[in-house]
Amino acid sequence: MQVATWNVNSIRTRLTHVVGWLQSQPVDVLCLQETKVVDELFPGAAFEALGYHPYIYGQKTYNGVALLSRQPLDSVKLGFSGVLDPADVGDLDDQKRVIAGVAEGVCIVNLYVPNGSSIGSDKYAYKLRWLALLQKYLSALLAQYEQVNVCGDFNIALEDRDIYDPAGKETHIMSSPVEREALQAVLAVGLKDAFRKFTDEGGHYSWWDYRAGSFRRNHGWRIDHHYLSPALYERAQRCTIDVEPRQQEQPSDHTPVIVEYSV
DNA sequence: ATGGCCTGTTACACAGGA
Repeated sequence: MQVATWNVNSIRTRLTHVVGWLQSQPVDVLCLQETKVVDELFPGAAFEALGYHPYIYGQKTYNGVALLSRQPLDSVKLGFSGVLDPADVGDLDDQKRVIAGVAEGVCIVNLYVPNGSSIGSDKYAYKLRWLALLQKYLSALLAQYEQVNVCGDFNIALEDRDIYDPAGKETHIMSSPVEREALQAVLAVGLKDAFRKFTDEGGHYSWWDYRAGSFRRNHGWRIDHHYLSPALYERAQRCTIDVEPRQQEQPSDHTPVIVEYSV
C-alpha cells in the first residue's frame, strides 16, 4: 500500500501534472493540498477516469484539500469538526485544511497547515492556534484508530538538516523555535516521521521557492511530511521524495512524498 | 539587503504563499 502527499498549488492549473503522475505512480491514496477551488468545480472526472474516487473539501481561491483513492474510503471526515465538537473548533474550519478517511484500516489524515506569513503576525498566531487544535484532533483519532498516517504540507521544517541554509532560522517562518516546539507537541501524541526511518542525511527537500533559481540550486526545505502511529511506523518499508514533477514545465513549488507499507 | 516567482481574482494590482 502506497500513500502520497502533494501540495499542487491549484489543482486546475496542475491537472495534467497530477494525472500524468498518477499514471506513472499509481499510488493507492493521493493527498492533495492547496486545490484552490470550490467543490462544484473540482476536476473529479479526470481522476475517476483513472479509477480513483475523489473526496474533496475545497474553497474559493485559497486552501482546499482532497483525497484520491483507488478504493472507496470509509468514514470520511471533513474539517476538525468531522471529529471534534464544533464548539471546540470555533472558526478554525473556516479555512478548508483538513480531510481524513480510512483505507484498508489505515486512517489517513490530509493536512494543509497554515503558512503563518511572518513571525508575530496575525496569521502566525492563527497557525499556532491551529496547531494546538490539531493536537486535540489527532489525540481523538489515535484513540480510535491504531494505524494512522498523518500527512500533508506542514509548513514547518523540524530540524536544521531539513533546510538548505539554516542561517537565520530563528526569525524565519517555518523554522522558528516556537513553530518547531508546536509541531513537536503535536507529534508527542504518538507520531513519528516516516522519512527519517530510512534517511538520516540532509539535502532532501519537498519544497523549493519559485524565485532565485532555488530548485536548480537545490535551495529547498523539507516541509511535507508523513507522520505515523507506532503500529504503522513498524509497517513502513520506504519513504521517498519524487523530485521529477518539480522538474517539469509550470510545476507546483512542492513535489510528492510517498510512503509504502507492507501488507 | 532586498527581492526574486506563481496563482486566482473581477483584476488591469492585489493578497497570499513559504
